[in-house]
Amino acid sequence: MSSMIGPAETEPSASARAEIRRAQILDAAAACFREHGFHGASIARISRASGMSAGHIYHYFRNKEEIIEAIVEQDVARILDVHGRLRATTDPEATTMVCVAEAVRNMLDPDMAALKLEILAEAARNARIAKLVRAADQRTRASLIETLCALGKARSAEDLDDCADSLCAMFDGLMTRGVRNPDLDADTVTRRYQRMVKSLLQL
Amino acid sequence: MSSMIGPAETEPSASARAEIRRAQILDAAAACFREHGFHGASIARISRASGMSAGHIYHYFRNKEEIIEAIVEQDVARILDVHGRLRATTDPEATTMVCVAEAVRNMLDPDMAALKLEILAEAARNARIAKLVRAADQRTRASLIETLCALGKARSAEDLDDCADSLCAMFDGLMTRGVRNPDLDADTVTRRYQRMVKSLLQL
DNA sequence: TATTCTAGAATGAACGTTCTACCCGTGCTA
DNA sequence: TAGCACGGGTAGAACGTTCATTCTAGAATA
Repeated sequence: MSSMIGPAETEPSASARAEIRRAQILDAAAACFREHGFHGASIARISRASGMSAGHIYHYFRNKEEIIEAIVEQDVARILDVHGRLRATTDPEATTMVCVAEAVRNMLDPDMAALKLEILAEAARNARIAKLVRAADQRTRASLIETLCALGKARSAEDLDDCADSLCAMFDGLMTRGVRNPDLDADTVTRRYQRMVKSLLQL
Repeated sequence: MSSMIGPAETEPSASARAEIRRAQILDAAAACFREHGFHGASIARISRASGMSAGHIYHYFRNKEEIIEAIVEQDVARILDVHGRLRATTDPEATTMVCVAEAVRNMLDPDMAALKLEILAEAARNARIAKLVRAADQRTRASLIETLCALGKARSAEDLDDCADSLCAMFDGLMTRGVRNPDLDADTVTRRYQRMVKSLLQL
């Protein structure tokens, strides 16, 4: 990775510095996107929120679109990480129930929902974002099916497809339900989803 | 309603004219919103698409936000209309299956999905839009539960809630699945959803 | 001293909105 | 019936603001 010859301290600190700056921008940008949407969030606003000048942001990102892509990528990475942890368990049923509860909480979180919906809406009209989202879906879906195989009883490929699609739809749908009805009781929903997942997985 | 005294011909034609103009703007705006999002669609673009001047749009809508609200309202009215038709059937099972097929096709339509996602994303950050969306959800959900009562076997209120929420989530989730995976086969999905709805309704 | 980091002004385009003026059908006046 | 004043529908220029992006130059660091 490191292409420069140099003292063991300066180079990493310099790149670490850059990494921190980048993260600063992405955090601020995510907050602005949540609040105003991709197009409503101006570079000026992001610069104010990140505590650096507008011009400086262009040292780390070529343009606004690149910031959007980085935010989407971040979100994708987070999902894949959760799937990885789920697959590494030794107690399938218990871990699954914990994961379901966590996922429900996540999907009902207004901030999370706002950002995810913004990403999906952008994907529906921006080919570059759509490509990222679709690549992510393929990976998460493959990972989910693998997880289903590991956790549940043996079943046909078609059955697994059904199961995976149903799960995906139910959790994505939960996100929109949270927006449509903020009075939804998280505990009731969690129990309902745990019941449903148990039945789908034949646990 | 009509406060003016006048020949029976001039007044209605004037208001009809205005209605046509309004519809022209709303159609153009919906297309622009789909393509560019609420904030990406400028008044200039909407005026070009609707074939009238930018300034003239302000004779029919106070500002851009009011256009957005009208579009949301239109979409809401369309949903309530579908529900109404479903409730008026005399052959529950057959009509339900037809409606499911239609709903699946609708949710997988990229244009429809783009607009609905845009609305949901805006609702997640704009209190006025959220209010419209939530009022619509309450009405559609009440109508859905009433429909479930009419169609299926007798069941508890809690059970009906579960059922309605599951249905809503599955169909909203289908919309996002269409965005995430455009290769989804509509017929396979339709069959899966018909199976699922049958089982949920205990038909 | 040389290089990298950083702020902030500058740029030109695009934004939402308002303003001005014209067109044209209608009804009043003579 | 001829001429005229009126008013709504309409286009387009104009306004001030904000946008994304680039440029310039100073500050910090090595």
